[in-house]
Amino acid sequence: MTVRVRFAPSPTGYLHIGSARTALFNYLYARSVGGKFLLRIEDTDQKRSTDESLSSILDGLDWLGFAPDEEIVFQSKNIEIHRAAALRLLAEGKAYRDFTPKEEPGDQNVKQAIVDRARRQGGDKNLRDNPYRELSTEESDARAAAGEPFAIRLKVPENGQTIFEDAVYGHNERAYSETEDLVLLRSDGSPLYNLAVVCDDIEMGITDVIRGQDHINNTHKQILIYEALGEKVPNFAHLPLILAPGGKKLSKRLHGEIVSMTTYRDAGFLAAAFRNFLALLGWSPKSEQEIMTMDELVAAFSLDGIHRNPAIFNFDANNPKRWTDDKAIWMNAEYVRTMPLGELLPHVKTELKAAKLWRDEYEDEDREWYEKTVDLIRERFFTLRDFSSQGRAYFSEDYDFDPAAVNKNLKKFPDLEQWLPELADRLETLADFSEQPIHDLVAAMAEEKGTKLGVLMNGARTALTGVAVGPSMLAVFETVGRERSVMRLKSKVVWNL
RNA sequence: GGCGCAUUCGUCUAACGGUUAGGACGCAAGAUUCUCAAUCUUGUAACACGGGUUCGAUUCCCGUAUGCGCUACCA
Repeated sequence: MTVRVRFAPSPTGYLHIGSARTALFNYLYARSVGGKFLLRIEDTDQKRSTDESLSSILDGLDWLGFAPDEEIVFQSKNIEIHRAAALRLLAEGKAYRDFTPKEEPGDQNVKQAIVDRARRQGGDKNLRDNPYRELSTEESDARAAAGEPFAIRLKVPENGQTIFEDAVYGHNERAYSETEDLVLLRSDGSPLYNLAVVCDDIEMGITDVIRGQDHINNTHKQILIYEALGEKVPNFAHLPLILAPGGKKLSKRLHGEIVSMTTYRDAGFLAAAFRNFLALLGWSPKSEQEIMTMDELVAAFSLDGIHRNPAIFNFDANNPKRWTDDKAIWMNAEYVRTMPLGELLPHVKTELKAAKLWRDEYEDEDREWYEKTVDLIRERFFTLRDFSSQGRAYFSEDYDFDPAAVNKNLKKFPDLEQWLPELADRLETLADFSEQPIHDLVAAMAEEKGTKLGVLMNGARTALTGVAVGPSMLAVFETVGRERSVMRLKSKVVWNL
């Protein structure tokens, strides 16, 4: 039987980093066993679901490159199927009508109220003590016919246990007595999550459910529904959670945009790099290779390489240099610097276009220069953003000067205000404007002025590129070109800042 | 409160009874005399604790501690 997995986000927020990893693992698993990767949008919570969130999630998945193999399923379209399933279980006596009036939510935080109630009840609560559980069919039908509102609950058997073998967490079993008679259908007739998931997974022919560890509890409930429905239970694999530094839960409220996938796209990350980073969070290929292409990830992927303990997504909100996980930043830099130039170019083009630095000549008569330049400057870059910020001076006359660089390389040597224009004059008449002759010329001038080569080189660096770091200055001169180099060395702008 | 899960360098992780406990990120030092957040080299740092089992435990068992998850007519 072909493996069919699904990623099932609910459109109530952006694509969370943990969800992205769940999608990745589902995708890798499907690819590694020749199965299908499907996408289902769990949009049954009409109050919280938004189109904005849906498109944000779709954008994120698209960016990461996880295209579903079949059409997207919207859970809200299957409500009639869910309802029919609940009614069928009711007719078969596997579920019952609960006429208990719906409890109105208090002003307290819902989550807190649930915990408090659970604490009060302790472990003594008998989950089968619902007065309507054993109501006769006649009376139940009569009250329903009279218009009395009711929810439909699953009639969980008194004795027995739900058992499943989790591909990650291993053997799992739970006595029925630990599971409540869960509500399948609300009193307004709408289905609840667990029912909807089971029905949809059956409908979609899902063979393997790979999802967050926070669903282990639901798995027991869902198995009960599968069994009541007389359907085959799929395989399960639960994934450890991704936590914030300090072991706390990673949340939007506490950690903001750092948990959103779009943040990384917008910060100039390469999807391939981020995917690679995500794959290593909670999973190990058991080899020492860390930089892996999608094909390599697929080839190495297996469910038993996944851990049971949560991974911490490390970052320091107070340190701009470490705004997100160090390793993610490093990995992105690694990709920017070492991936085949041909694969990087389209991304650089997008970046330059967004910064209004793109010129069509870069793909035409200036193509050679452009590719050489990108290849030269990417050596020290971390993200695609760097091409339009640190690398701006290569593509435009309108670039900024980093104050620290100006102080360190220019203001500290006031003589440079005269020397740099003089250097420009000499460069203007240099017969062969290439690395060796330029080096000889600058070295001779340094000697003549009684200064170090570095003073002239780094002064020129900041005048030409606005920053203090970059490739070898000889390469920079060549790349920026004689005309622009001369102009920038003569410019007084930087001295008047 | 109950049920469940986890615990190897600061972080991501390797190890499936016998290793100087390995790798990566970070950090530190040195090198590179035109810079550096690049590159190269070196270094730094971990088996939560207490009992067992065993000739021998990071590895198996039990307990403690800590952390996390779940606990809804949310998804």
